[in-house]
Amino acid sequence: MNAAPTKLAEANILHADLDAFYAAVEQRDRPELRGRAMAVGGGVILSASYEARARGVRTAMNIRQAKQLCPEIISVTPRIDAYSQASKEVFEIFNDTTPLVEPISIDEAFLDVSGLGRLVGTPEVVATQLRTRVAEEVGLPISVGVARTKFLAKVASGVCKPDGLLVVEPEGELAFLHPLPVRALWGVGKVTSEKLAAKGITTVGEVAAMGNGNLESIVGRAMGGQLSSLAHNRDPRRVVTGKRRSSIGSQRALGQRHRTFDELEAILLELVDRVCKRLRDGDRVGRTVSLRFRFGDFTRDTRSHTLAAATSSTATFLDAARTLLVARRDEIVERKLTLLGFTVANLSPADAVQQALPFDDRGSPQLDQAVDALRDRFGSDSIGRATLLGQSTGFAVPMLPDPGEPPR
DNA sequence: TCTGGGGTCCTAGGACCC
DNA sequence: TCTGGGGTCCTAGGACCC
Repeated sequence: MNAAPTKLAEANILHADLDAFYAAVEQRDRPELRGRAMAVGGGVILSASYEARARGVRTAMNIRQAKQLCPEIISVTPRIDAYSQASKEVFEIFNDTTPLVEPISIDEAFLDVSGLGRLVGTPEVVATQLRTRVAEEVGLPISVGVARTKFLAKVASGVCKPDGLLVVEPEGELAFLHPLPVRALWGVGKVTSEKLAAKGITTVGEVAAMGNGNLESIVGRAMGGQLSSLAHNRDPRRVVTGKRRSSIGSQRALGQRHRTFDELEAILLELVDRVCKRLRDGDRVGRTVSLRFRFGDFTRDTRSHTLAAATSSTATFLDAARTLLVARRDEIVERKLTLLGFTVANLSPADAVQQALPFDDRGSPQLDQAVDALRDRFGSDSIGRATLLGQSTGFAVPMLPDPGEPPR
């Protein structure tokens, strides 16, 4: 232990992040894929093994492109259930390590391990044990960054990937942070990094050296304040448990072929149905519906509407969503819609709004239950279900395209 | 690089209220 | 009649993250 002039708090926030998660699950379950360049995804790559990444293959890349870079690449169909199960097992280990776990996504979380010192050991020891357990009990590689702040812990896990562990000691924080490219800062993507580059700013250290006024004039007030704080490693956010999603949505890429408006309505119905089922399964209700559009020229657009009160009724949401869709009918046909998304936001727990509502919720809980039961029994997509729903709402449902057809 | 699907947060203007 | 300042909600859109 060094006798530092000022004793800094210990680095005790962990950022744990599974490596190439979907691809790693496949390599675990199919030994013939180990050590090979492989990727998970149908038309587009969701996750690529490190062997494939070494050849330049990236997430969101088209499979054809990937094959040009790496002709021997093996692509496998996603098995979302297997990934959910693996995630559950990993989070059980997280929760077993400390009660202070903040999930970020299916494959990463923050853990606050302060106070475990006497019981288990230093954060480094805790992190090492965590990595060993995930490897032995779930069979997956995981990288862990350890630091005093969330931001730095996350940067650290990114730097030590794959299958690494990196502790950023309090004394070495700025020396670690300042040489990194601005993209390392949370909230800096393509647009912001280009704006900064235009002013000659490319590293975190250069951001830290800038005056606040100057920074804000480039990236805006809120972003400026945030970037300045992060660049000086000021990040007071604590690890928070029990957070809930604030919106639930579903979307569908439509491909290049022409879609009739009837087809779009049918797809919208499926999206609404899927989202509402998830809403009800989570015992939640929502008030704001929005539709997301993407057109042939890749411009995007949204339209939203807020109901007088929250609901989880498929028919009510379908009504609102259809109204938004119909309002843009001509434009949608003309500009060639390539993606349709439906999201419900403004969520609250279902039991918070059981009073009689002074608005016309024309949904039927009985119907919703019946439809959910069918779905649980027969799987996620069925024409019969859609037809049933259509009849009950008086909304004529055209024949749906075969949902089982794999994307080409 | 010719493009998936799930999300979060921020901004700005308008409506409305006090 | 003209007018200030502050707050909240809603909508649309942009950027970003995994």
